[in-house]
Amino acid sequence: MGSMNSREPQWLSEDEQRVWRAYLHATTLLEDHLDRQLQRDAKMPHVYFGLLVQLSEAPRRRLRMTELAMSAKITRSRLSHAIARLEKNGWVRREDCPSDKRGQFAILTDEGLDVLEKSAPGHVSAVRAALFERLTPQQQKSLGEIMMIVAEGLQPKEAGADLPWLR
Amino acid sequence: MGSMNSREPQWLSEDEQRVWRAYLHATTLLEDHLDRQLQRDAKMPHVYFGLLVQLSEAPRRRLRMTELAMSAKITRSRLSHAIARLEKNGWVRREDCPSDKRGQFAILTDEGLDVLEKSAPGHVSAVRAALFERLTPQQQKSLGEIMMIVAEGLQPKEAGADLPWLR
DNA sequence: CCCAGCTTGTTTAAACTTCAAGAACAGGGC
DNA sequence: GCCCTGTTCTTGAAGTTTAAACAAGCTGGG
Repeated sequence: MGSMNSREPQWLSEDEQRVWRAYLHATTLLEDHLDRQLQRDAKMPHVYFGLLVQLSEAPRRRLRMTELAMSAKITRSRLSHAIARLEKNGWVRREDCPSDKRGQFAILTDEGLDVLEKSAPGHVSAVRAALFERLTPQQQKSLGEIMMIVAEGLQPKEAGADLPWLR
Repeated sequence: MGSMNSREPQWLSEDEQRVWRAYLHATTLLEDHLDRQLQRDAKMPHVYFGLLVQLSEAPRRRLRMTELAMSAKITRSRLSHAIARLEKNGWVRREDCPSDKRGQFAILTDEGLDVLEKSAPGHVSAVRAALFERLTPQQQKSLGEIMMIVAEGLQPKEAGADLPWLR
């Protein structure tokens, strides 16, 4: 697409550039697509939906704020605001942690579970249609491997698991 | 990770689920990582940086607002706000389109090009370190193919190119 | 020509995210 | 106990994004 003119800043190789741009296009288009789909069908952005999913899978449908933030890969601050909003919708409620007075549980309410169950099929269809149905099984496998490698490399350090020199 | 309890909403298969979660984790971690890197080194979010890149590659370092919005995969509204901010920084300026009085060009200024050239190497390194250096050549190729397929499927329809039944 | 309908780009307000700061508690050493 | 440091979570303000509405210019059929 771009002409390789001489004032252009140092950049990736031709091949890498193609891959990188395809990545950027695909990921932004997909994120936007899912955000709109969920905003329309479930009245919340994709990230918020993910929070409800995590909670629905946790024992007793509850998680500590920090746990939830980490598994959703967002900051605690962002989570605080998000839970405040979901609480206002009646889909989540908070409860104090008995063993640590600083702690808070975010708990999925029955209404929240309801919304989740009603919107999940549509969301799953959207994910399938945009992603899985377009890829061969081999490509799906490949994508999984690649994304695990990338995620692992960016993970904020985990309980000394990556400090073998410490043992 | 989650226990497969019966109140769980309809979802993807085990394998698909692993792929999908890896995808979500990797893409959000990478986007956050690059956003922070660029916010620190270039005083702008990743998307804004992408706009400067596009402009730098366009003839005469200028693009019509709509063209730029489309190639960056963002809405015109979002672009208006973004360009307003970049203009305030002195990195972009606007100019009227002579042939269409509604039109506006966004033009990369010398200062903008400067910022771009100064921050590009660091950004490229970050992309390499997080993505390319972790993948085999085969995986890079695979990723490119997959992302092109996904992007194509979500592209807001393009000049009848995908309406073969119309010919 | 004329005007309905489309395109271009902006604007407003509300929603969301980030950043920095801070309140409250926990845990350990003295 | 008492301090020190680190953790947990929230807050407020500033910045960004979205959605809807709008002004203005273009365009083509009648």
